Amino acid sequence: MNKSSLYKGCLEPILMQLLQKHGRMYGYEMTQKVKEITKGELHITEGALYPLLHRLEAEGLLEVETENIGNRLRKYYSLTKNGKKQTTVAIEEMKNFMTTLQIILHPKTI
Amino acid sequence: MNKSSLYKGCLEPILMQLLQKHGRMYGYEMTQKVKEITKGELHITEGALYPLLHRLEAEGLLEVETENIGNRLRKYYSLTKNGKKQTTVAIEEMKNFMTTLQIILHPKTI
DNA sequence: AAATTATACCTAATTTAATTAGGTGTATAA
DNA sequence: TTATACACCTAATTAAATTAGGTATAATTT
Repeated sequence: MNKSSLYKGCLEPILMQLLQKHGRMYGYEMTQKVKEITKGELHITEGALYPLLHRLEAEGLLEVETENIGNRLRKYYSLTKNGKKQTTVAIEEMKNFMTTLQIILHPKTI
Repeated sequence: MNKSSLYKGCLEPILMQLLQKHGRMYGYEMTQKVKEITKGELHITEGALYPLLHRLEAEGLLEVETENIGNRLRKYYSLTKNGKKQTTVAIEEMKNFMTTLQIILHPKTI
């Protein structure tokens, strides 16, 4: 992902939010899109990405369609019905998490 | 820390920020203070806390003073000069991290 | 034409940072 | 007197990344 370890544990909700907003995407596309929208700040490594996509598919949160583009393989992922439900939960948790970090960063009184 | 894994990698900057703002604290006190200011949202486990304090001390970012309160032991930690410098860096990284998460959560266009 | 870079997938070994589940012992409250 | 709070600690395990490879095609650069 990125030199710091802060993003550890965040990749799953980030990918789900990405798929929620963008719809159907393939793995490589996700890495490029995230790099683009975060202005290079967030670099998703493929070693983290692909195993996670496989896990989310196995858990029934993602479904996959394989396509041949020219002679190249692409595996398009999209959220299942349950995946969408879980994304809502994950985003809610992310927001709570960020609120808590805000409290730590900007404490009124300690 | 907390049921979700979102906080993974955040404990170190959180503790350093806490010591920066509050000054000298002992371990148990840190767990209680964080629980209090985050309204119970963030629970630092002792299994994560103590090894981290020892590591930061070994790295020269924290210094420790042991005191006897009644018959009980307390180990007060505070930031060293270098620890304060590193805290500034860590907080800056935390803010960048949060900005990036904001971009993911509230994308203008994807 | 050849070499490099970009696209597109993948995995195994290792590292890091937590959780879980214990342990020691004192002081206070039910 | 029994449980809870205080206050420290560690070892084993788990989770989630990084690092460092691998395969192969397409496009670009030298």
